[in-house]
Amino acid sequence: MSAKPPQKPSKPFDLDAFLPYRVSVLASRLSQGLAKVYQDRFGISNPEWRVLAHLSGNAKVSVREIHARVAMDKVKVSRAAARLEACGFVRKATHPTDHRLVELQLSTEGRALFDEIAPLALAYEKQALSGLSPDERRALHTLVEMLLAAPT
Amino acid sequence: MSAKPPQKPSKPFDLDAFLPYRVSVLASRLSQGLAKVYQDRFGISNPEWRVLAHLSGNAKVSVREIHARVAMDKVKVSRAAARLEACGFVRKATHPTDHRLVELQLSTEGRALFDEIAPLALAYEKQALSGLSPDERRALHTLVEMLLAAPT
DNA sequence: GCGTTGTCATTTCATTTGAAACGAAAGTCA
DNA sequence: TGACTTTCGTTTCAAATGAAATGACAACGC
Repeated sequence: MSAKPPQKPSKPFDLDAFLPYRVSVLASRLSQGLAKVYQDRFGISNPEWRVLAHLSGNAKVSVREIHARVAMDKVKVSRAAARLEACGFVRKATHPTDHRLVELQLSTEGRALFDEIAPLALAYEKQALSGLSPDERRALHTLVEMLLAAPT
Repeated sequence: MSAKPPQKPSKPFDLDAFLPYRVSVLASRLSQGLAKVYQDRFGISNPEWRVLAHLSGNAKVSVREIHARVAMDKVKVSRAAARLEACGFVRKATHPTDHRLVELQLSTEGRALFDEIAPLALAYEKQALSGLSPDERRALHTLVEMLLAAPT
């Protein structure tokens, strides 16, 4: 009697050891910490920050390109660009030959803004990584790279 | 002549090498991939999934506790719990002595649901990690742990 | 006891989000 | 050329989000 039912005792699920959850929590933390750098001081949101960062290295970029390149919804990019333009940080023009496309470009003020934020952002990253040795940092970089390169 | 201006040439900012961005992209990917497991098939959202996961290991839990424990806004927890209750997956009661508190608990159906989803979630995690060797997985785990343990 | 303060969960409300619809502009094919 | 399909960016609209207000209760001080 009392034969064990065929249920899997299924070792209890540990959310804290679950990769998607862990990475999500870490990402939130980092995003929030980074936001402190640019949100209050410069009135910039996260989507805006990403657009700035991408434009800083690539002039004359279309919304589509940022969308593909920067892992953001194209609506988000469009809105971020609109806000940045309203603030005078970005200039928007129509592509000379293909009139569907938009050419985004940092304005002088936008460049100045970014040059001010970027060192702070890098400092934040450095601080976040301060508990890791150089070897560990390299390892982390490589591992994240591998995960990002994975199929889906 | 042509003395270099004192401007920092400031090596161009590379978003793709920037930790907060990388981790954010990775987190989105993992969350989205995982969502495919429970969203369509079970009609569960991410906040709901997290509440289920936490309840699966801890009976009689308050909203506050989940909020603190699971890195989610307490409003989010409250709403996820409400939905889960409406679906019959969670039972909600008032704490016997402290009437401010809520006691959340998986119903039989909720337990069954979770027991069905959990293996799929773990399989997804396994697949996501399939490109890494056991050593690399351990290293990743440790590194994420260290970053999460960092001050802020 | 009774007023004050603090805590918990929910509700409210303004903002953010993204899927789908849209208009404009190319591209394609006959 | 002229219908068609496709692509790009924006707008629309409904859902998700979270800060602040609310209401219910508990804990403390006196």
